[in-house]
Amino acid sequence: MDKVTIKDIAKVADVSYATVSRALSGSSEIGEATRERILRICDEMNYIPDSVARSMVKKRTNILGVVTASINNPFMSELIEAIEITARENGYNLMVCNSAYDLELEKRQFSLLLGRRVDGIIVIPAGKETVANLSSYSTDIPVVYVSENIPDAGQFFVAIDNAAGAKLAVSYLQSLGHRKILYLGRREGSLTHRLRAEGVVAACRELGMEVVFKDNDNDGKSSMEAGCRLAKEYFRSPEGCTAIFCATDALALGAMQAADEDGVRIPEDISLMGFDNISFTALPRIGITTIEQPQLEMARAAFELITRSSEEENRQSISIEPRLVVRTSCRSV
Amino acid sequence: MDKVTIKDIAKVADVSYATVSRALSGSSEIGEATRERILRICDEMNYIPDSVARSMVKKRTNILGVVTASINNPFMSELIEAIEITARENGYNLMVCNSAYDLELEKRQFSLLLGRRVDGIIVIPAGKETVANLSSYSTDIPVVYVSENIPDAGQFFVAIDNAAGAKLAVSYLQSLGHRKILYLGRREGSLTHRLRAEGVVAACRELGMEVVFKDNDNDGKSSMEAGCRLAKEYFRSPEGCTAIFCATDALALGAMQAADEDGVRIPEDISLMGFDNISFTALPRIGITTIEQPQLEMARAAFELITRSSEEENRQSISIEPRLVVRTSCRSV
DNA sequence: TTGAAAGCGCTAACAA
DNA sequence: TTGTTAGCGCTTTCAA
Repeated sequence: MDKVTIKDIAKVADVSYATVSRALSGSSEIGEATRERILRICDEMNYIPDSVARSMVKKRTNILGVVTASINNPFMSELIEAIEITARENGYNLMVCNSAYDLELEKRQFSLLLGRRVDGIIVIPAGKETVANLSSYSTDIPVVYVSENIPDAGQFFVAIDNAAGAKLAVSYLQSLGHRKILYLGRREGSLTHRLRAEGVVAACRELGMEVVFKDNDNDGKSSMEAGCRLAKEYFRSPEGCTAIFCATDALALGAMQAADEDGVRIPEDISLMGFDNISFTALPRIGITTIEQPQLEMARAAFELITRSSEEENRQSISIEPRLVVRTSCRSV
Repeated sequence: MDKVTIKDIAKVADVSYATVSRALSGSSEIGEATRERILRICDEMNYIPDSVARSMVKKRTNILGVVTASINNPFMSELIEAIEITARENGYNLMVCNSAYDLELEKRQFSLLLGRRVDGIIVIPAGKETVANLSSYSTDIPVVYVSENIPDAGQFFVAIDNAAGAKLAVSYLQSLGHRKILYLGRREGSLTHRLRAEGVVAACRELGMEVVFKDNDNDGKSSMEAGCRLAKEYFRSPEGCTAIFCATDALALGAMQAADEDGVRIPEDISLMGFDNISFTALPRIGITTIEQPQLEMARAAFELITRSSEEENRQSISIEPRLVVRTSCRSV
């Protein structure tokens, strides 16, 4: 039993196969009676149009490619889910490729997507070289970079306003009476992190607060392990901070572990804040106050950028407003 | 500047475009010299073969469809990542569709993938009606159901041996000296859950242990909220159990929250186990001992089933062995 | 070893 | 309103 095609339908309906195509595409150039008859026959014969063939002639696939540094990372999987929702609402499917934080693999995946003739590619970057790497491919397929390691210019990107997020956090701590805070996990490697750190410095200056730094020299990622190590280092020679603001939630989770192991109570002895609002932070026993990156908004912005890209001559970016999520890891002093 | 096609290459190389195709496909029916020359030209002209056109004639897309109940759910996102890895290793890309636990949407997504002419579909079911719903589509595309709500027969599926997992947990608790345990969250709705519950009953009988049940009548999901509610009900009228074994990690997380709120200490007052080994359970302050479903193994099994499906006449299933993951939520009594 | 040509299933002019 | 036909970019016979 072979797949039923448009020609089989045409034969049964006794029309040309162009007419079947018209019935299916909702064209107006067709009689109401024939349309209904054809549609009924399609239904009876379980006909499902071949999107490969359709893509071939229409030169669009209605597929969006996603190259992500991880599928499993909670922040990213939430973002991917948001992208899938947005794509689906607009008649697109998602082809999801994992770069596993590997720049070479990222290039391969990107190139593969190009060959698939996807209508656009959303990249959640594997590293700070990502943009340079991928923008060297000459292609007319629109590309947008989301969330991290954002380039200076020349490409589409969407990210939250990291400086504003930092300020949100610092202001909140200030309102709680904190005057001296530790900013944990500053890292030079990524622009995102630099913007956050700069935001902290600016906000502290503006609000008359003191900030001390515990940098993450490790060029690895902002992992829980790094957070734990850094926090322990601080606990060993504390400088009187009443709150720790971590560059990411993963670091905050690690700092929380360090505190537990070193007998430092949160929030009684020290307040703790993260950044990202990954789902982990909402768990019982964790309850970390943090700055949310609204993934659905980011997904919509990325989609807009991709589908409207032809309209805009000059490449541009979209900045998303972060949001404070208060839980139980901070107290007033 | 238009996309460069096989014809452009042919023109430059001054050969027929069939020859270019042969050079690219690694055919043996071509001179070594011409092949190298053509490949070099392809490289110079940044030629990327059009997989849509290729799929059109080869009648395979090298795309695997995934219909999942959630992208964001930690267990599923880990499973999807594992599927992506397996697929990539074998030259496939993934088209990921979210059913959002919605059976109607699940059907639509499935049908869409059929139209996309994917080479196989992996379904992480949205509910117990999933298999009945989807197997009504007549198609020659192989389908495999993974992980939950498994049918009785007639379809490919891969799942862990839930009864064995239950036994693993019960034996572990027994070895710790527990003699009476609470099984929290039994649910009639899903076969997976029924198998787990039956496994618990069998293991307890075998090991001479007593088990009391706290069922999840709620036909909703095995959520943290349900776990919290159920555990609180139990705490209100305890029956002397020294350990709680939850049907899923999500329930266990909820039970942990309930314990915290009711002043019940874990593991001092009562031991706690989960099932699934979602990443949450490994977090500091959580540390729930649980039964792991090895996602990579499951992904490989699903892939095998799909790609070998033509070889096997009779549909079959693969059962994966679960594994005990010991953390800090249980103590010996 | 290479070229010519048919055709994959569909859409979109152009004709009728 | 409907039919005819020319492709879309590629692979794969069949000839040369």
